Amino acid sequence: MAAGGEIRGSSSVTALLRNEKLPCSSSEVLESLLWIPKPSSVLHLGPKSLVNFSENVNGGDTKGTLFFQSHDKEDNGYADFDGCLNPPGKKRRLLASQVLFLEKNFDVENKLEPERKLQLAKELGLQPRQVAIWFQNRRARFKSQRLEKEYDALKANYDKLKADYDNLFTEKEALKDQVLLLEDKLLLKTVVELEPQKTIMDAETKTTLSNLLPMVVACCKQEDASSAKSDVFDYASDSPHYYNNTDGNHSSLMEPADCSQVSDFSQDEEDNNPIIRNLLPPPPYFLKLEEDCYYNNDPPPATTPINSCNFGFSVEDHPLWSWPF
DNA sequence: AAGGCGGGGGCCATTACTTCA
DNA sequence: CATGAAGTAATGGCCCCCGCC
Repeated sequence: MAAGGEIRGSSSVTALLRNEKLPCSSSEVLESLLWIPKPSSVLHLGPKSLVNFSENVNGGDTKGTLFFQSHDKEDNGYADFDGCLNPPGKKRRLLASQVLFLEKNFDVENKLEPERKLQLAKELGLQPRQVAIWFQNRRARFKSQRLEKEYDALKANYDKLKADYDNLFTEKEALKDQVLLLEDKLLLKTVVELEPQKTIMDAETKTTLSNLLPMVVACCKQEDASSAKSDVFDYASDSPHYYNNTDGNHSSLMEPADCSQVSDFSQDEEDNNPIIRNLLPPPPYFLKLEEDCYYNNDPPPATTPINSCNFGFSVEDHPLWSWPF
């Protein structure tokens, strides 16, 4: 058999096992490939090797191996068996049947004891050195395949964890948006509650107060967060529009005072809904706001009405806050 | 008993060769 | 027909173990 008649080793075995078309049409090789080792042939068949090649390949023919019967004639292992092999010194590929036999032995035990190596070499008509090299290379391939499988498993695990993280992150962002929306609604309700306590509030005063309210709520929230340290309000630090001063200190106007009727949420709602409960600022701040508004120690400017409540901020500083009613 | 030495085997990186598209 | 890629047999170096002296 010419060199071109040989088929590739392990890849051919893989193709055989997958019932793929083999890259060789040599009748001799195909004949050898027709041999399918019986499961019972594995183990305990040969005196030394774990899988008996002669019995499997030649149906128990004791004359020797199918391809290397004349091996004894030339101990270099590269004898010209009816022209099937390459000349000595040239690297040649193992036949598919030999590779199959070696694979079966490798599946049983991937290490090669000296006696087993000699037995395999004898049955396959190969040099013991060739059998050892084949096992060594096969172990290397096995290791690389194992590493590849482990890498795939780790990557799949990583991808799953990353997907979970992304989902959680998206959910967190959605909850943040929901909290912001609820807070805006709360601001509106708070302002509604404030108005009946004013005796007189002209349009300018309303505008000024509305501009200040975000800062007031933010300060209340900060006060609350400093005591509760709740992660729910982490977004406050990310929402600079709620703060007028950049150093995070809330206004000195924020002093506790009595304001038990700020919210129009029922007490049950506040108690049962953690979001609402956390969103609601401590009640005292708003009345104190009123007090500071109307009883400021500093005399009001001449241009400022005695009942105004601009807190020293100009209207232009808060142009984006719209009075809700 | 301790140490040097040589042989054998495994692992690893690399080379050389073959086969195929 | 030439060529590059892929697969694999084979080589060489290094290390470890073991038996012998």
